[in-house]
Amino acid sequence: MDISNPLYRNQGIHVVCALFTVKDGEVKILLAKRSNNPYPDKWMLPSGAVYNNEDCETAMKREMLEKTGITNFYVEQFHVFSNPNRSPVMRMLAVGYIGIINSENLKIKKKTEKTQDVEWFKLSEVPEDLAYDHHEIFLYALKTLKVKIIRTNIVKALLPKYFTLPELQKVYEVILNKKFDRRNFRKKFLQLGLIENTGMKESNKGHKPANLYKFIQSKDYDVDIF
Amino acid sequence: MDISNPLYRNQGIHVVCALFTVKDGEVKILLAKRSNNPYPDKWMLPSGAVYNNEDCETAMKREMLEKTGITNFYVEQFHVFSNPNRSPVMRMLAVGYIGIINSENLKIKKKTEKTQDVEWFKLSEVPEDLAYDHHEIFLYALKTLKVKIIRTNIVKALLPKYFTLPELQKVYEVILNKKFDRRNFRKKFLQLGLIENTGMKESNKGHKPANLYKFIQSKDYDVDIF
DNA sequence: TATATTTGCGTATTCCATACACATTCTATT
DNA sequence: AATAGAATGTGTATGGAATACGCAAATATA
Repeated sequence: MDISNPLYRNQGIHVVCALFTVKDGEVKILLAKRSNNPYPDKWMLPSGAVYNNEDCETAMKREMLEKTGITNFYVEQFHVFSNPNRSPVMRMLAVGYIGIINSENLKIKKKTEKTQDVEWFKLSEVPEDLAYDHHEIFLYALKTLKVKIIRTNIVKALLPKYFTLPELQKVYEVILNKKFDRRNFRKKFLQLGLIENTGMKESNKGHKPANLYKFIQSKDYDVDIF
Repeated sequence: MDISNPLYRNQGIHVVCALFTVKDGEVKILLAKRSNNPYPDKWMLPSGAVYNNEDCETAMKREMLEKTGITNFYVEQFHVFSNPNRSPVMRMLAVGYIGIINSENLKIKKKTEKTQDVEWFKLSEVPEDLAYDHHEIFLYALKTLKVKIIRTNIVKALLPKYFTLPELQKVYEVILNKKFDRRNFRKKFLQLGLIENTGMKESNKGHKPANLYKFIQSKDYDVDIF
């Protein structure tokens, strides 16, 4: 690469993260509200520039920590967005990540130097005028999440340590926007051998309590299951 | 992004393509032999730097045309390689693409300014000392190809216009390195409704001629089939 | 104690994956 | 011309998974 060629100048590398969780029986995504130019006061996916001494995943986790205070979440690269005009400032490539975390005991930092707020949004309430091309990135991430939750075991990253089968089913239903038969869902998931009954039960539900299950430790995320 | 921050300096964006084909009943991948530093005389995946006025896919197709003369192939992004030390020259991110083409009537350019040769390699004969981290990229691309050929319809891009069911089966067998039962493979693939019998037959094979099939035009690539 | 609600378990049926037998159609050989 | 060799195309039997749906059990609340 001839570094003196002006065609190679001013290229920036960004990382951007679509972090999903399940909260109050709904799938939600984390957005941050910008303070500065460009797109002041617009919501965006947490994102930032990559330093030249770190790889993209490291940069993304650093940005997430700096901008939202969130750490220790499951993450997977899903697509690169490289339209040369995607940023009005300069040519800025974005490496997109899907993040997944369970919302139990999760605190987020609300305000930083560059952001004035950080919030979980229902998927149906994500603003269409996100900064940059982030709405397009959000849609692509959601599409990828749908495939992943069918084909792999990432649902493990969405759930708390103990959960009931109806709760597990609800996660599938809200992400895929589709109903399943209770009895068949149970049969199918149990025979996968990914979860085990803890013997404990939920309580105070006003009906027959469901058993609490947990994922079997040894089984990894991102294992093909369907 | 504060462009004066030295942490953001000297970042290059590369694209790299693992182009697969089926030739002589074998899966092959296209490699180019380098002329210049770094890695003189080493084989590499076709790759090159992205101009700041084009997106990555455009850059990749331009590089493929310049370095190999190949155009009009199916392509899909699969992973970004961002280890800061992956190039000895400077920090250079690589956006990886899988390319797929059928080798019928395919000519390749053998020599360019930067490459002294371009060749199809059997997967078992790809040198382990490819330039940069290209061997790692090759392995990742192959793994992705295996998933894609099971889950989607990309096999369409590997085959010529007319093909027999045994030929189709052979493609699956060489890519997945696994044998299938003729009769069950036929039954399964036909019921997918992706291909149709042309009524024509192959000839001069020394045995009962197989019917020639073609893909139904309207069905796209990258459709989930299994 | 009765009721509403939801969980957990069971069964019947249909569809798909797999295993394997046999007939067909071509080329090559004698 | 007859036959052998080789691979294709068709069919069938079986086991397991997906789907549809009936019913009993357990809890909070009235």
